[in-house]
Amino acid sequence: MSEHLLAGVVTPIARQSNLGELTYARLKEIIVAGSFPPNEKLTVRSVAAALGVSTTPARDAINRLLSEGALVNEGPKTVVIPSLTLDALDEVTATRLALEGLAAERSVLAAAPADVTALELMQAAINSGLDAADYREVLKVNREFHFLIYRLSGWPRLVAMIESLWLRVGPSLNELYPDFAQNRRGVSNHMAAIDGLRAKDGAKVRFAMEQDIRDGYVRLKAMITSRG
Amino acid sequence: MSEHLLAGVVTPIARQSNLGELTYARLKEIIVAGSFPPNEKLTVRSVAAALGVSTTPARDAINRLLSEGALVNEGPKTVVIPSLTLDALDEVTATRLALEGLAAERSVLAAAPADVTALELMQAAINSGLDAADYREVLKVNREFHFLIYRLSGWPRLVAMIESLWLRVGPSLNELYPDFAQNRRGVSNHMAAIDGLRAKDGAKVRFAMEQDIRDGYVRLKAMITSRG
DNA sequence: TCGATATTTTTGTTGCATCAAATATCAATT
DNA sequence: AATTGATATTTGATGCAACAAAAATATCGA
Repeated sequence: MSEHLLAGVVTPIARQSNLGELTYARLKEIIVAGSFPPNEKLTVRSVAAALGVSTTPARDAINRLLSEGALVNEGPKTVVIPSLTLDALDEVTATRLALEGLAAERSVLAAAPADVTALELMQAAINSGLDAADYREVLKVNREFHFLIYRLSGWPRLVAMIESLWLRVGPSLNELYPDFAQNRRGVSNHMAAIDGLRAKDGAKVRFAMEQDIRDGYVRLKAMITSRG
Repeated sequence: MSEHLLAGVVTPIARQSNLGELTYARLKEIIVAGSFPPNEKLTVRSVAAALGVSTTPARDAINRLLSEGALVNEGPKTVVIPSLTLDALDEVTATRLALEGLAAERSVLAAAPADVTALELMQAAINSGLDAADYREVLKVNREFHFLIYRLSGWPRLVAMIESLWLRVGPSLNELYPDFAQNRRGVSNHMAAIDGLRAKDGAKVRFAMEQDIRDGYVRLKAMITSRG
């Protein structure tokens, strides 16, 4: 029977094509890319018009982002991208340390040589991006680097939770990056993570990723403090 | 002005009056209470009919639970309450240890004597419930006990994430409880947490809550393994 | 010019009809 | 009896209109 032939060969289901989901993904992209003026008001109808869908999927997407904390209600009918306060940064950072540390530590259990190679390629792309001062690209590949490691944990819900945390710092990270690029602290953290992964040393990977988070924290904190 | 008198006394906004939110809350209750036959199929229209609302709020509620992982898509048009697999239990437990440990440790920063008193009252209620074999009540107060501590962290998004984790173990915890009640291991963990909170010893509170989670894990694992 | 009030516009929510797709049902054939 | 295939039913997604509430704007009085 064909089931036997196909078993383990074909990907299981991978069904996920509804407009609400798509709208959510696009909005998410826009938010993490910092393409939205901070404190700009979002309305169901404006999102619907901008993305060419009706109000229903737009409302779905906004509500979902709202429930994740990536958007907040400022008034009863006013949703905005929240500006990161110092307290919110502290909360997100502590949570990130806990969850990303956990995922990083576990990543060595499933890490294959191909994963290490992929990470090395990504790091090369990050270095090129830094040389070319292409922050957009650096930010994008940096994100891929982190999440490749986190996905190795094999725990998809954990990864989803981490994603929702990145959604909260994403806009601010973007503001920060021209400065961040000056100083290449992140590079050594990433190299340490790769080393740890190659040696299947979970504690080392965890520490490297935690250090990366802490370095980012210091910069974000300085930015928030300075802008008052 | 009355604002000054009320500042810090009254809950901040408490704006939460839309049918979708309400439907979400009710469904959530039903799920954690284990009142739903496991693997029962949920449909938008059946939820709408059961709760006396139209399809829109019902769909909102189901989608939100879906995005939190409290419900899962089994087929393209089939959502069910997921039965906890061993791997899912491992994931939720590791995440709970990380997040609830964090919240517990931080709880001492804001803990007031009144909070300690409230926890002692709750523990008394738990003991009575155990004596009376009123598992429903024990489960409810146990939940309140944990979340009173977690809310003391002062980090609402962290608490929200923890809530979504409880939503995933809730149904199984319910199945478990008659057995759990035999053995009162949980009581000593709670007492240790109260002691730690009184002494403002964050590490002690963290350890006590972690131990409580681990004790529950052992029981849940045994149940899952036995039912195969 | 400024502040309060009235008016207009915009907004989220809700319910519902429609449609394509998925599921369930059942008969027919092997 | 089991499996296939056709048919009927159920389902989620989507768009849209109506409504009440909120926000924006205009108006007016001092």
